[in-house]
Amino acid sequence: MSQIDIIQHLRHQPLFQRLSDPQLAALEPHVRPQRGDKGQLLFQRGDDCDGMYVVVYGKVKLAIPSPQGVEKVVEIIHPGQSFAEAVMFLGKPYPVLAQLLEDSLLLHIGAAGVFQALGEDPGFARNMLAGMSLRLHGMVRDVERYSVETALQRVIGYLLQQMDGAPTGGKAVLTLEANKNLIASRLNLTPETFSRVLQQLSKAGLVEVDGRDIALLDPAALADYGMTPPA
Amino acid sequence: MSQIDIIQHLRHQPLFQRLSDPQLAALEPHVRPQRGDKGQLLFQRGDDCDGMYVVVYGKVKLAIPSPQGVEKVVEIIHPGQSFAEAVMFLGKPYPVLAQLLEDSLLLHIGAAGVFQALGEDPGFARNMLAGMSLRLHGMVRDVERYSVETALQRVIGYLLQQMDGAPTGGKAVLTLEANKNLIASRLNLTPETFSRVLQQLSKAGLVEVDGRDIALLDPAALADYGMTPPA
DNA sequence: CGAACTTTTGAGCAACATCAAGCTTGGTGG
DNA sequence: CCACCAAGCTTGATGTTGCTCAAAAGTTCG
Repeated sequence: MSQIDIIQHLRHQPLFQRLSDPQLAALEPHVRPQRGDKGQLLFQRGDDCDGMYVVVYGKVKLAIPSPQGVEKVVEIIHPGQSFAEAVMFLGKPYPVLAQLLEDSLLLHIGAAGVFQALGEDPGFARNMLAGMSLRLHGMVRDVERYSVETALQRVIGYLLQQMDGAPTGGKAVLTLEANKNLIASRLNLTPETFSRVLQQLSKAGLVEVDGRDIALLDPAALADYGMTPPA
Repeated sequence: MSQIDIIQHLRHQPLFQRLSDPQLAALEPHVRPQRGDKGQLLFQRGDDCDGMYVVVYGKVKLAIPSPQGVEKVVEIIHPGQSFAEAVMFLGKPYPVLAQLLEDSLLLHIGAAGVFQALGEDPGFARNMLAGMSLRLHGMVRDVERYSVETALQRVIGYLLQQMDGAPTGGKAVLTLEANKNLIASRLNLTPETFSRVLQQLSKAGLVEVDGRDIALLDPAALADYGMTPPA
């Protein structure tokens, strides 16, 4: 793995796009590529943290281990996204665990490198702030979901959200980003409840479920459903 | 309200402490002081956003209005803290509403001013990143609370957290930052449940409740309690 | 083909919410 | 100084959502 590779990868990450060539070169010594297989634990809750990660390819799960062994999925990180920035800034131990959902390639960027880049390029700071803002908003929505929405509403909200980006006028098809157990956890549901809700939507003629593929037959009606107690 | 006042206030906010005098002067035209009375709505969910706020004195509640009129308190902002930075960065409408819990003085900083300061001072960027990191961590903990902890554990966790900063070896006394209805909402509980849990802790001899003042008689034992189903 | 995992289905239950009164508390005015 | 009112808080009785436990039916993959 030569230096060229790292810089090439960095250049293609949204976070680093605006850095100049010299700035990238200066960052490079702080970057460590890290390949891993599906299932590998990147870090545990409580581990110390000395940098942040960017996903080049693959998927990473961030989750909170619960005392009873069951864990709660907080977020699923996709390629181009980063994580652990906040922990790095605070110098606290990780509040979550990170595990690879697929064989993946990550870049680990040491804290020193990040601070250096921040000092050199205001655009980088803005990118990081934008990224954290996005994540913060996601968390606010999660909190909202968990606290004011019912199971039915959470599932509907998730489906509609996943559909975004494919504005097929009438119907839309999507594929779950992970297995149903994980999605259920993400929505703070048991797999049993998730299954039942999907079936309910299916019987109502709003969706068609085929394994991980889900067709939303009428997004508008779907959005309504669940808002109105049977009336 | 003269220019001097604004700059003096800014200088005392953690977020702006590191800005130089000329930088503060440059920021000043983008800053608008805003005084308001208890109960005043600063903005509603869905309003457009063109800057961030800093609390000089008073308290602000951020909450999600629920369809049925009940609202869910997301956060309570204290003096020295800021809010709406993330929304400003994303240029989205507010996902929450903001209401003054007391007569307050706020500073509203226009987006242009913030971006300017970011470009001029890396320290400012770092301060903002640190602030957002902190908020993000708070949200992660909230998500954790709502999803894996029981009502009892949430209350205990809240009490212990509020106690931080007063490391009185054995016991500690704290005053709730708002009325019990608000705290209950913050913990995603009904006021009834909150009341019952406090009473349970009281009967167990772990706390003493006197209106908004709560004495933690044995923080260590309190932390244990609720971890272990009666056994 | 069989082992391991994932998903579905069913029955019972627990935690917490809801609904409905009482009971304090604090501020206001007679 | 006390009566009064409204808001905040507590208490009890009842209800419902989604979880737990158990097991069967699909899937995946070597």
